[in-house]
Amino acid sequence: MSIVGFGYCSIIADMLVLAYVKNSKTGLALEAFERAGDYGFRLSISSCNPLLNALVKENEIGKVEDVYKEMIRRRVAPNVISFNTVIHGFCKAGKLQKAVDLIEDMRSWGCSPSVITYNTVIDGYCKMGKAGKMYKADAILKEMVSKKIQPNVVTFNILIDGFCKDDNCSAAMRLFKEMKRQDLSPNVITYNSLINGFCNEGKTEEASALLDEMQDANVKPNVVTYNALINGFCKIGMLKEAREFFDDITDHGLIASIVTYNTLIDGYCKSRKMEDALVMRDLMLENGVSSNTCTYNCLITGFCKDGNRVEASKLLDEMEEKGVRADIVTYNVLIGALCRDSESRKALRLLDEMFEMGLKPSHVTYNTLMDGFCREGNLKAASNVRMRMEREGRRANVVTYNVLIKGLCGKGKLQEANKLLNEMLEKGLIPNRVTYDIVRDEMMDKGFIPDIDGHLCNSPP
DNA sequence: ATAGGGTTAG
Repeated sequence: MSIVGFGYCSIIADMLVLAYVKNSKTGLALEAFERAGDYGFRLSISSCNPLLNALVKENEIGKVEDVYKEMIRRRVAPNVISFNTVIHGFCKAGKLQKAVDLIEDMRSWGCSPSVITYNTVIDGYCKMGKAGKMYKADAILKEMVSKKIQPNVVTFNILIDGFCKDDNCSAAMRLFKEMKRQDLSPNVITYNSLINGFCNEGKTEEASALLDEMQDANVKPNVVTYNALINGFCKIGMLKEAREFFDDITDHGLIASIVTYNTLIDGYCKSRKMEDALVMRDLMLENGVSSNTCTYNCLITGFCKDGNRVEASKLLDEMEEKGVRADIVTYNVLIGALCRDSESRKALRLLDEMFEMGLKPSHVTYNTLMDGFCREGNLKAASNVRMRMEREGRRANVVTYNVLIKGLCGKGKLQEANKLLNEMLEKGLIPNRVTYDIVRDEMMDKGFIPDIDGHLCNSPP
């Protein structure tokens, strides 16, 4: 075959990879990418980048790395978009250091990090959810400014959302003012992050004020804006106001989403208004929106809290009938309900069922079970659950220790409880409000002075 | 062809 022939074949291979990506057949696209290499066809960047992007969207970080390495091996030079996409993949997988290292690598390929590169990494830190994450995000921001790359609206949106999720709306508001000072116009995403942040702090007045402000600024609220407000008002028990926002959605020519319905259904469930919750679910079905796992989880939780395990299990059957898969949350709710009814043995069987269903139990699962056994005074079973959790690669977290310490206190084993308290501190786990309450109510009240750092005896930070 | 917002469990 002539060189020209190879050229044509390469173009066709490109088209094939692109076509598969466009039709969401990423597995086939990856196969076409590999085959093209076997035949010696050189794919172009215009098909490799969409493939990388599709793999990132499907959280296939291992395959993203494979494709990236293979591109270099086949001398398909990555460009700034390839790097940004791979960096996004690392961030989504929580591999922040690898993401930062790639920023350095891209320079040796003649690519300069762009505002998108930095925004991606800043967002990665914001979403890591660890203490001091905003400090790291801020460090990247400073680095980008020092490299003469100006933050844009997206940069501010990422940071504002990060601070809001860190329960620091005042820091978010300072950034909001700063972006306006820099003549960057807040958009609907900026307002949505702030409204959601205030709603999660229970500050619905501030959230409503922002809704007014955005309308004055001619930024149109969308369904996400209303969902955040509905959630905020539901959480403080103002169901009537939440329902009014639901009506506003249609009044403004918008369409309520599955999240809108789920949020309101959950609000009714949490306010012990199961009949309203069911009316809302009927309305949702009437409007052509079908229930998903989250809908069922909210309703099942509601019925369980109401002590109505019969209705809860009817819904579980309905899920199976309709082909809506139970997830980790469904199981955790059911396990919690059984444990509350002192049926921890039955709950333990659900743990086995989770593995059969291919679900990986979370910390919540194990902690809930341990709490159930502790409350039944069965510390041996609780400790077995802990061993099983650690065998599955989950390390004890603050809630695990709280549950076990409370269990030991309940049996009057203050000395052993104290040992666990020390163990958690040694492991660098930071006691929370619940830990302090246990120490105060269970240990100090019984005249036991915890043999630990003095700061624990004082009031919580 | 690359970056940002809304719902459920301890």
